[in-house]
Order: sequence, then C-alpha cells, then structure tokens
Amino acid sequence: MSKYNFKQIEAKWRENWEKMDINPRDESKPKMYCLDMFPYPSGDGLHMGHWRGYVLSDVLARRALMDGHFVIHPMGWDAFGLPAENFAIENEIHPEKAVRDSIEFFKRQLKEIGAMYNWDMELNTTDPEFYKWTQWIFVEMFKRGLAYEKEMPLNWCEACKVVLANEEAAGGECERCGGITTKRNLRQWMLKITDYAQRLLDDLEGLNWPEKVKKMQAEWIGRSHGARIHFPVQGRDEKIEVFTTRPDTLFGATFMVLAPEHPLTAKIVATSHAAEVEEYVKNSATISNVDRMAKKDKTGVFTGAYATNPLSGADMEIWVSDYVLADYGTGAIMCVPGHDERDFEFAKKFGLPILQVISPDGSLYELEEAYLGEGVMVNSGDFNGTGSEAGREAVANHLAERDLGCATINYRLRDWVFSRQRYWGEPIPLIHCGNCGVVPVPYDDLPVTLPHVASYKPTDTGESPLALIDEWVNTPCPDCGGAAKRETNTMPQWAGSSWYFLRYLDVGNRGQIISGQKAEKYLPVDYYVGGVEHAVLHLLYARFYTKFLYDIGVVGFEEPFTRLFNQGMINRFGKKMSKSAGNGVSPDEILPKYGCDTLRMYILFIGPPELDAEWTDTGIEGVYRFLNKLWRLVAENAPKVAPATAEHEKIRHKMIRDITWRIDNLSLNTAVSGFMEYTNKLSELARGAALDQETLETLVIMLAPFAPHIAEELWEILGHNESVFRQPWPVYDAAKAADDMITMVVQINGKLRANTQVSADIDKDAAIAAAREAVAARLEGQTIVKEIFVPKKLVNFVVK
RNA sequence: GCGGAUGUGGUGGAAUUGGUAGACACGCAGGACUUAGAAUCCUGUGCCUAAUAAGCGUGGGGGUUCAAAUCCCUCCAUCCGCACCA
Repeated sequence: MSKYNFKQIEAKWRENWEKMDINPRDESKPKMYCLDMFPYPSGDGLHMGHWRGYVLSDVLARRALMDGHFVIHPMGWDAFGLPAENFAIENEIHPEKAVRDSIEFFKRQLKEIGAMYNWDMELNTTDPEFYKWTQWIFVEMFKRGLAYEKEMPLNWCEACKVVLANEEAAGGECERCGGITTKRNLRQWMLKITDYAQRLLDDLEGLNWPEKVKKMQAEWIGRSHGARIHFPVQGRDEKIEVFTTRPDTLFGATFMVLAPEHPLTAKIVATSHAAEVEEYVKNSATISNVDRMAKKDKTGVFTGAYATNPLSGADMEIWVSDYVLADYGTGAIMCVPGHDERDFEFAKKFGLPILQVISPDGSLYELEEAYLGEGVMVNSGDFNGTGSEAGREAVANHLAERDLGCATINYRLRDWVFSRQRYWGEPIPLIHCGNCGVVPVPYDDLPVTLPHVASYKPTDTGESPLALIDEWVNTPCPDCGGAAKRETNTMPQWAGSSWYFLRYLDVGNRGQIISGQKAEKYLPVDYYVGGVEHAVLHLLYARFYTKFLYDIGVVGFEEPFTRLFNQGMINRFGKKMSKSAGNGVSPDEILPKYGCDTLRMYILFIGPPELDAEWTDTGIEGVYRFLNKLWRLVAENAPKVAPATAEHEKIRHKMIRDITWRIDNLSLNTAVSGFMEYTNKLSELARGAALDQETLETLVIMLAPFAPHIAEELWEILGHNESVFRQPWPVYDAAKAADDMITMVVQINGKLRANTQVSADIDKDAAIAAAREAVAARLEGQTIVKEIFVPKKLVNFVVK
C-alpha cells in the first residue's frame, strides 16, 4: 500500500482540475455567489490571513456545489492605489510592471490554496477594459450632480504626499503609512455620499452581517435628531447657524463658539480682537490633527462680537475654539454650559456665565457640574415646567413658527473626497474648458487611459504627476472643440473595489457595465468573506455605489452583499502575525513540508473562524498525522471492503448528521475534529472487520470541501473515475442515526452519582426505577422530595 | 468616556444553546515495535488524592433553578472599534 504522498497527489489534481470543469455552468441549479475580498497584489505575496479567508470561502463554495448549487466563486486584482504605487516607488519598478509581476506571483500562490475559482471571470481593476466602467460610473454621477468640486481643508499626509479621505485619516493618522496628517486647502472632487446617508442607514437592518459591522457603519453615518437655530450677530447683518440635539436647553445658551475655520470668524471679529483671533486661527491650521485631538485643555479666544439668544434675549459672547469641529453640523455651536460637559469646562476656564435650565425635580440649585440628564425646563420663560424631552419638540416648533430655526436631522457622514494627487489610479474623466466649464469625457472616448510615463512619483505641489504631461493634459473640449485641459487627479483606491463584484459576471461585455439579464440572474452576492478591516470604508462605498446603480437602473437590488463573514486574525506568540513583527509563518515554508490539504485543514481546525486564533508549529503536525491516518484508513480498506453491518450503517448516518450540522453552522473547527473522531472510530472498527464501501465513500465525499486533493485521490482509489465533486452531499436518516441504548445520568441534588444504560425511549417510571436501582445505596435513609426526568438525558433525585 | 468581543486544564479549543464540563488536537508521562532513531500503535493525563472514595473546579463575588460555562446582577482583566460629533 502506498504512503500518503501529498506532493504527488496535489500536483496531480491541480493539473486534472485545469482540464476538467468541476463546477460547470449548470444554470438550471440555484446560484450561489461566494465572493472573496480580492487582494491588492503586492510583492509580499499571500500571507496566512489571506489563506484563512480564502480557505473558508472555498469550503463554503465547494459545499454549496455538492449541495446542488451552481457556484460563482471568482477572483481578481485590486491593483490601483497606494499600496501598489508605494511598492513600485520603493523598488524603483514602474507600477505597471510591478503590478503585472505581483499578479503573476499572487496567482501562482492562489493556485496553491487549491481553491475552486472561476478563472474565466478573472478581472483586474487596472485593465482599461475594467476602468472604462469605473470612469463611466463617475461620469454618470457627475451628470446627476453627485460629483462636485470643492476647495477645502483636507487631510494631507506628508509622507505619502497625498490627500486622504476622512475615513483614511481617522484619528489623525494616515491609514497607509501611520504618519501624522495635517490640514491643507486644496481643490478636490467630492462624491455626495451624504445624499444616501438615510438609505445607507435604513438598509443595514435587513443585512445578514455581523452586528458589529452594522453598528460600526451606523455609528459612522451618525444620524442625530435635533434643530438648526439662527442667532443674530449684534450690529451686523449676519446670522450664526448652529445645530443642536438639545433645543430644550436653548434658554441656557449663554455664549457661542465658532470653529477656527468657520467663514464668519473673519467677518464678525471686532477690530480690537482681530490680531489675537487671526493668530489663533493660523495656529490651529498648522497644528496636526493628532495634537489637536490629544489636547486636553480647552483653548479659545473671544472675538469681541456678540450674538443674541433668540428666546431669552441674552447677550452672548462669540468665541473661537478648536473644540468645535468645522466639518460637523454647521461648524458653530450654541454653548449651554449648564448641560454640556465641554461647554461647562470652557465656561469655567474663561469665566463665562452658567445657567441652569433643566432640573431633575424642578428645583433650582448651584450646578457643580453639567447636568446631562432629563428633567423639567426651568429659567425658560413660558416653557418652564415642560419636560425636557417634550421641550425639544416644543422649542423647535416655536422657533419654526418665528422663522428662527427648525427641527432637523444631522449626519456625521461627510461627502467622500474622491480625488488623489497620484499617478497610479483611474484618471478622472473630466475636461476643463475655458468656455464650457467642466465637461465629462463622452462615452465613446472612454476609457481615458493612464499614460505610460517614466516619472510617476508624487509631487509636493498637491498636483498629480499627470499634470506634468502636456501632450496628455491638453485636449480639445468635447463640446466646443476649443483648447481645454484634462483633469489630472486620479481616483482613490476604493473606486474599483466599489463595484468589481458586478463585473465578474460579465467581464467580456464591451458595451455595458453588466447586462441587465446577468445582473438579474446572478446577483447580489450571497456570501462575502473577508477581513473586518473593511467594515466601514470598502463596504460602505460598495453599498453607496450599488444604490446609485440601482437608481440609474443598472441593477435591480439595493444591497450588494446579502451575507458577510469576517474571519479572525491569525496570531503567533500572542501577536498578529506579520512580517514587521517578525513572527510570521509563510505558506511558502509550510507547503513543501505538509502540503496544501494539511494547511487548509489546520487553518480550519485552529479555532472558530470568526475569532482570532493562535498559530502553533506543533498543531499543524497533528493535522498532518490525522491526514496520514485517514489515508491509511481508506487506502488499506478499499481493496477489502465488505457489506455494511448495522454498526457501520449507524456510524455512517451519525457521521453525516454530525459533520453536516457543524459545517452548516460554520463551526468548521469542530467539523474538522468530527473528521478526526470518525476516522479514529472507523480505524478502530477496521481492526476487527473490513469496512463497507459506502461508509468509506461518505467520509471521502464530506472531506472533499476541506481537503480536496486527498479526497479526489482517495475517491479514485475507491474505484471511481469521475471527480468526487460530482457527488451529491450525502444524506442521513434520522432514525438510522439514533441510538437504541443511551447512557442515562443519575443525579442526586444535581450531582452526578451514576451512569446507567437504558433504552432510548424509556418512559418516566421505568427510568426512575432504573435510576433508583443505580443509586440505591445512596438513597438509603433519604427522603426524596422530587424526581426529575429529562428524556434521553437524566434523572435527578432531590433529597432532604 | 461610549460601544462591542473575549475570559474554560500545561496549550489551542469543545460542550447542537439550561441537563455527564474538558470532545478533538497539541504537549507531557509510561509502554509496544526497533541495534538505535524516525514513523506507527497502545495506555494515562483538570485539581486535590493511596484511591475507579469524598471534595473542589469554566476570570472574582452574589443571585435564579431540581440542575448554570450557559440566564440575571455586580466587579475585574485582555483585545477591538469610536472618540471634544454639540
């Protein structure tokens, strides 16, 4: 009998699979679109984190195939953007070549996973045939007013020399390099994702996604209900508009604060205070986001100007402080120190008046700190005695009647900064014409291809390197034919990945982004598997794009990913496995030693797929031993199979029941341990008598999604010449899987005292009689107060 | 500060959802085979014990229940997300 030679087997089946189609396009079957988050190919190759996700999705895909589905399981390359470009710059290789090489490398490594991909659907976001449609979507958005230009202070990363979206600069750090970001005023293209805020929030509810991810998105969208209120500036024809969630505290608003970037700051400042304010504003522009946020003490300056509280009529000093954010709400706030911690702190520090307007019990007292809770309105004129919650609406209505404000919904979500001053991205397909203004590139001229250039490094000027290529930049205006210039900014990393999942299904379509018929038939994605790091950015953008494409009639659904699964990280020595931490294990070093099937099964065995897991070098040895044992079990018994005994049959049905349940509940680690259990059991059984063919076949069929190469080989050894993946998933008979005799537990006062073998369908009286007998000695002299019988489980005697 | 996850033997983890805690595997110990090793197989392995007796045991404390890793309250630790969002 031959030994388990994984090298030979895996090479053989990789080759066989290239020739045979184990997942034929049988459209009579229900479809299952199982999608992996496609990688951005870098020179580093695949790591264990990729493996964990890709093995998991492959098990789901193959399981669905054997369950009678037509499976769509494509793979592609997210190759535009900073990672690819930075890699190219560091290694002084043109990004085009770097990406080409990396894709080749990645593809070779991906094939080593042994995953069942539809390589005929492969796509690459840097392929002009693909980004033609990325540009087309942008043009469609532009035509509908969803893309607009704006000069604004933006997150600027000094190291990457690039503008970052708020999402990419969260916490004041560049998501790519971890460097500090500062604010810089630049002209940018924006996408009005805020128009979709409510829909993006509402539709989260129906998604089968991890609750955590849904919460993160909801928080990011950040809907809050409140009011907009206008405050007249004294002595000037200006108004300060604020947003507040607590209009009920308006009588307690004793001063106002503007963000340093607020456009009114310069207009209203008193001459006597101008120098000081200017200095403060200048200072906060240069201070980095990190420092600004890390600052504990509040700072600020008085503008010398006053506003009037529209309800109380009180004079309010207008201050400038960086604790007010320019890009949330209106960039200005009314300050209610009595009922807001931050305003309280500011008022204390600068000696501003503090007024109580909400009281938990209606009484007035000296406030030691801001009172944030609910209560009744006090010091509030006609509103005195109104409950604070009812007061929110009452005050908002009162203001609306007098044209002083209105109830409103505010979102934390901001419009998406969509342009990048980089070479390696999709050119934004717009043309600037002196006569016609901004004109989109006509459909027939798409794609606007990225010119091949020698110098692609970023500049310090805040302009894309494309701006230096005169022959590319200068182009006739599509409308008037006059001299015009191309937009030189490119799109962000996320552009391609926001819609790529549509294109897989119609990669060859030259006339449409996707045919309506195909979109209808194959979409949306049923299962999306990938890391939790995309919880907000990629997944929010993809949802936004999908809703837009729905609105313009390209697709008939509003949500792209019905079900989402986030796999956990793989740690080693208690830390995330990574090259930089020096604790990484590369698949390249594991594969020659143990093979693909062992690594696949080990990664699944390591722990629940949604949790982080600890890699151990000895752990994989155990899985390798198991596959060897399983190999011996099947290969040794194949030639001498016997008819099934009742015992074999029972084990087979139980095995199908147990393992199928575990797989379908995504408890893949216990599914693997199930294979181990049954392999151990059957090995023991085989020592007595030869096993039957069907039991061995069942084991091999169920193993196939997990360890496809060895399963195919053993299937062949069992006498078949067709792929094991043509087999339907085995079914079990509940009656045949059930035990006749069970071990019944006997407890006294909930403590285990005996085990007894009884018939599975024993009735209560008989069970209690058997239990009494089993613990007779212990019951002597005791009074039984209660007898509890749980069928198929236990009897518990409660004694005094 | 807010939100979420996790906490079980020496280790990774299991417990089909309130019913035998520790499946499966790693490690360790002993044994078989072998000149020896590798591989393989067998036995044991939560703690305390001479014990297959009793007791203790799922981060700590309290509670509900005949019965709690599982439900409730409270505290602690670790990790993740958000964070001056008015």
